[in-house]
Amino acid sequence: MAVAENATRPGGRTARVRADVLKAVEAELAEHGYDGLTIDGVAARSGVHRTTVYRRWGTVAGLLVDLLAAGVDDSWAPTDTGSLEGDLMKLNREIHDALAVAPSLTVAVISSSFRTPEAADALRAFWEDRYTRSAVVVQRAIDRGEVPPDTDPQRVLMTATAPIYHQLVLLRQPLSRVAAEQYARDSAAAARAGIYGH
Amino acid sequence: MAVAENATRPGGRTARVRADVLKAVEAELAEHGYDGLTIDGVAARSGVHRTTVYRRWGTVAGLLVDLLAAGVDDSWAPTDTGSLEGDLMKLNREIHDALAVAPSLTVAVISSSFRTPEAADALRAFWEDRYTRSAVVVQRAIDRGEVPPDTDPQRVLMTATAPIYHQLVLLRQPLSRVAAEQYARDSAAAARAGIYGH
DNA sequence: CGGTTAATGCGACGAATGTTGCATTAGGAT
DNA sequence: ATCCTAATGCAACATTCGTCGCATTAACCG
Repeated sequence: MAVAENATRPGGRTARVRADVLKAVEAELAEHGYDGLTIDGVAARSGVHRTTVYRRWGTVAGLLVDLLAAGVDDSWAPTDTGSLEGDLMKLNREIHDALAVAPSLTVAVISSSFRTPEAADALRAFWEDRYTRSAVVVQRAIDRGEVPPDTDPQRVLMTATAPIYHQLVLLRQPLSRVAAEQYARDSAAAARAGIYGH
Repeated sequence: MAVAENATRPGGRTARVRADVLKAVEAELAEHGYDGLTIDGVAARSGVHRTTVYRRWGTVAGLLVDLLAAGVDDSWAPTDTGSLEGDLMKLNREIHDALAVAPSLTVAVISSSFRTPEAADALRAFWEDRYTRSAVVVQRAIDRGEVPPDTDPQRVLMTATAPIYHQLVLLRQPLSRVAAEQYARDSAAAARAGIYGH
């Protein structure tokens, strides 16, 4: 996923350059948004030469992919609140916060994923990982006897989380935090009612 | 929404140029996908001069917006199948078909909506219109006594349709037609169970 | 018919965007 | 310390993108 990992010479300067560039990416993103994010701008702000940025990252999408790789938390796991509804609400709050902040790094990465296949792949891998890890909240609910044993985790998670992405990212409608929580509550209630059985 | 409507001289040549250009847009889109869609390419293929395309449409997003405007069906309304589940399944099948075809015009417009505010506005208006019209399927279900009177149409529609967009457009996972139908069934079942009450 | 004029065609231009060859610098190894 | 070389800096170049002024064409109007 990362661009500059496994370099043959990951020494001091290379690491410093990468840090400077990624810091500049974040700053430029905050200042001009994704549309205004340009290689030249990042190079100028970071003090690194244009050519270096082009050679190591290639495109704007590459920069964002690397920024995402540098920031991922490999130890992430969904919180165990003791109930399916609580777990899903926690998940939805996290998603809502990541999307509702302006400018949103997540939305920026989504944007770039429509431009280059590499960014699309990186994002797909990231999401696949997250949704796979998230499935345990449903398994825990099954183990607790909270929902039927044949409950489909995929549908539970999709029903809970997809509306937030859809409204905030695609429809670009405002969506309050409580509305995001409501979708979690609805999904949990439907799961308890046995609607997501096979 | 349209770019070239209400022109002061919507005569033969202007209309012909527009038709040629939009036809070229579709062809280029099918050939190179959205990433490879460029003003110069469209101009070359259509036989219309670069400058003309720049003047009338300005950006790639403008071309797609106009293509969308030329293709919209203003008389669209959700089919009345006699049941909420049937109506939602019909909706989801339409959405699935629009997104699963490659290359998808809908996905192309979504892509461009991340680049320019005009495309974003056009898409938002289009979707607001569609979701507003779609709300009648819930109202009909209420009138039939199929679901509680306080059922929230927004949540019913979002829960049914958002997962399709999420999986096909953002997650870029394959999604079968029957899986899309399943989300409609789930949403209808949850609505009947009174989960989407206020 | 001819006249008017919006729309288009045309070429040239400037700016932004990537690319390439070569010089320089600074990790890392001996 | 010194050498080796990957990484970076640098400048020039090619290409693409978008704009502008002006000539030309062809709808629309009388």
